[in-house]
Amino acid sequence: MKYTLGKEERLKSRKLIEKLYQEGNSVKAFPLRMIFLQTQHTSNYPAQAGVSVPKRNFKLAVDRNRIKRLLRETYRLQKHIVYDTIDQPYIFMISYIGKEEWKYEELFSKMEKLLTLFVNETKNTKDEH
RNA sequence: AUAGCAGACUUAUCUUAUCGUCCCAAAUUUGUUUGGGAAGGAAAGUCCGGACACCAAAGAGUAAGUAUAGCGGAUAACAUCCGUCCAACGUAAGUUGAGGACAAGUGCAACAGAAAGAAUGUACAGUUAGGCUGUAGUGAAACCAGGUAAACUCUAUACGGUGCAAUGCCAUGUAUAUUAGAGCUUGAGAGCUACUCGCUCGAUUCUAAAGGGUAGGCAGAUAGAUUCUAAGAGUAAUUUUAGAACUAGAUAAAUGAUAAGAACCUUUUAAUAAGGAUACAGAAUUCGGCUUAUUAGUCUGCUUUUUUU
Repeated sequence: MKYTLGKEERLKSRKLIEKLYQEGNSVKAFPLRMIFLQTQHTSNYPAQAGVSVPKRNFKLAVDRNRIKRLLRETYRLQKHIVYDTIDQPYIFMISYIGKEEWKYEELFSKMEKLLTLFVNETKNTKDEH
């Protein structure tokens, strides 16, 4: 497994994002929230992911960029948690719902928790079927 | 030395290692590999002025509206910049200035005063039918060419509108709003503020063709009123010539993360050790300005006061 995060693995389609917000489910691990949806997307990777930071909580573009970069970095290093378990294509959007910037180490562990939560969630739904 | 004024510039922490992002080029076994490049002085506010694009050939005139306002110059253009005169402030270096017109009209004006303009008082004097004239008194100003235009207004000059989500092409492709041709109608009306002119389209029918919306992709879109150096012109803004350089192009939006070390400041010491600070802030078609935010520091010119020669 390579720790890369190229264009193909990022969620870029406007239509997919709209669909995600309308139909997706979510899991939370403060200060992070992940919305996910099992659907066909535009690449061959198991999943496409995007990050978002609301303008309401961070007024300056510099702060928003900084947090988005941290989120991308933590996702990049731990995406194997998800890739190893899912067998259907998924799309996610990871939102930052905190109001202050957290440190990298803390975000790293929170991201791990979030992705684990997601994996458990998908397992449960599969069992129900 | 002290206090101060003006201007210019530098850094916007750096290096290495590991893991990553975007663009370009080359190679390629199409998996990738190698090399090169990757935020700012304000990228910001979107406040002015352009380039460029479309809107009817974006054409003419008038009105309205907006902006500017000593004089001269620079510029693609400007509300910017330079020079200079005047006024105010400052001991000075300098700073600031919405600095055209109140002899067209209208409005406004504290206190004092009878009255600040549809007023004519009081006292005295002159002359008298009423009344008129002069002087005194208030005030900056009393019928007059007073003041005021960051008051209306007038004068001069400039300005059509909308903005790259412009606009063009490709792909996908459903209602008939589209286009072309022909006929009918000779004109309701429409065409990016109002009116006039000019121009174009134009109700409904038939035939043929292709397609709106939808940001899905490509172009627009990164080499330009560009940057640097030298010489010349000019008090200067600026400009001419020659040489050299290529300097981000993302689009749910790249330029990052971690670790170690160096550098900066403070304290301490024989080496050193400990602690601290690291601002404002992130390109989005593009250029010239303005305004606002802000860290550390360097340099140049000048002024005042004091001391010494």
